[in-house]
Amino acid sequence: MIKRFGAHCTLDQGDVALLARLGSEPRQVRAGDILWREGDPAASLLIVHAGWLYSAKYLQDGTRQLLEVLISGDILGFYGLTTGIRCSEAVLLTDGWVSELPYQEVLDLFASSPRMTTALFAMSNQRRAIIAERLMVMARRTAREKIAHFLCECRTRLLETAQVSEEGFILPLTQQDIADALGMSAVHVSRTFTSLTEEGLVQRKHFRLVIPNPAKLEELAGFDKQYLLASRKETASHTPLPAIPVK
Amino acid sequence: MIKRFGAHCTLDQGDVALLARLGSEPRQVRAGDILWREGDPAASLLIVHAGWLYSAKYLQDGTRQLLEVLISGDILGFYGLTTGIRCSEAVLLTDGWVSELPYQEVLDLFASSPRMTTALFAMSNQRRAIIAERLMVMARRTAREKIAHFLCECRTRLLETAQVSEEGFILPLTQQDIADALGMSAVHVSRTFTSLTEEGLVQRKHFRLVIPNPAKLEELAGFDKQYLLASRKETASHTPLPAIPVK
DNA sequence: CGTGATATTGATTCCACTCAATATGAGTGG
DNA sequence: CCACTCATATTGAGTGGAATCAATATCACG
Repeated sequence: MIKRFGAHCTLDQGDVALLARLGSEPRQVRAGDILWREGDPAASLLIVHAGWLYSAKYLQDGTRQLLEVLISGDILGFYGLTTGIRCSEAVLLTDGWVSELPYQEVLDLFASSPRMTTALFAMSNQRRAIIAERLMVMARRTAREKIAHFLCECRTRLLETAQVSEEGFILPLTQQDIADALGMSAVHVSRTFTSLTEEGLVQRKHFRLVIPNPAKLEELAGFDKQYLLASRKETASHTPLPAIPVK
Repeated sequence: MIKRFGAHCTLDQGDVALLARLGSEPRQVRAGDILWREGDPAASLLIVHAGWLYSAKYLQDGTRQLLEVLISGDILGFYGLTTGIRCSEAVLLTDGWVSELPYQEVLDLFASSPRMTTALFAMSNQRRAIIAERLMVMARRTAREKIAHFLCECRTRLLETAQVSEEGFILPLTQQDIADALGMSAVHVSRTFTSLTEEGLVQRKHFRLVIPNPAKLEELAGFDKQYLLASRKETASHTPLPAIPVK
């Protein structure tokens, strides 16, 4: 967690002490748990310590759109902070651990720590950038490129936060989930995976994904990880972050 | 401007005084002016006092994606605040007036006014919601629905800020612009307008748009203006409802 | 009155959808 | 241990919405 904040701003000792006190004790959650639904009243940010989850909205006809896929280190629920309402459903893809940061504490943070405020803004910005990038991919790319891009994004984000071996990772999404994220039919997701597999670009067995040659897949996807950039780098670089145990 | 902030939070006298001092003198800009390009260094928020503009990114193949269409009262450049870099191009669609709010002043605002900080966060959230809504529309809707939705959104935003007669408004976007915003071909935008016009849902002559029966168009579009909601409407007392996992 | 930007219309192609059937495999209980 | 079930994935056939290519049409403006 603290590591994640550190990626977004320069923290001093006071900030670190502040962070350590923030939020509730993490609690365990299970795959399939629904943290909240669209329209629910919102009272806190949710910090993901472990596990995967997604946020989604539903159209009138019942089809589902996955908006974001979130992993360890991500923070969820920015939207409710200013509206008091959840704008989308949040569902666990795997078991995990989460804690809550009441909005009141966030507001206190605004008052007490401009640096932390900036860090929260940076996270919000980064997530906006991810959605904007998805928009571009969905608007103009083929099915192959969509899927390739999605996989590259997952891989890159995992590499930056958790530790993923270069040799593959668990992607706990069904083909239907991926279809709902990318605006495709599940059938076509299957066909596309088959096609990518035949060309040796990916391997997918159950939920284990291997990307033999990431550079090649990124080229196909037109993937440039620039947009995942956390924040300005010159400030971050001279940050001798104290090694604080991560929850 | 102040009215716009007011939509996002409760301001007291001090805040209003603060706002009045903020930012540079507005300057005039012309249709076609490029305020910045993707990758440019960023040093300030941009406040739109009058005029239309869009932000866009380009894919490798040169195709353009319009990310946002911005009108009087909107604020631009949140992304650069935390990255120091512009994430997209910003181009004027019409003549207009804009002023700048240096990032340093924004950071000062973070330190001095939690309320204003929250208001900025709310604006950022609202814009994220617009992009997310666009994502959903692009993922799952037909061309007719995409265009109908886009028009409903423009109309609603115009009604909320500027004063637009119910009898129509100027939409200063070419069909190519609309195509680039919605991930369609310009040809198909034309066909779709023709189709919508034949059914009496819209009229478009040059850049003047008339929506004879907004409710009907909104029904076709599946448009629910909820997502354009600025922020909590003072109704929200504190209901600290803990999000309990549901199986 | 030409010129360039914008828009319309026709013909054709193709990517991805739908419907439908089948396969694969994990988990469960008799 | 096998049979059953349910979730997930694959494959085939046929369709259709939107893209592309290409040829005008319209109109504002100098």
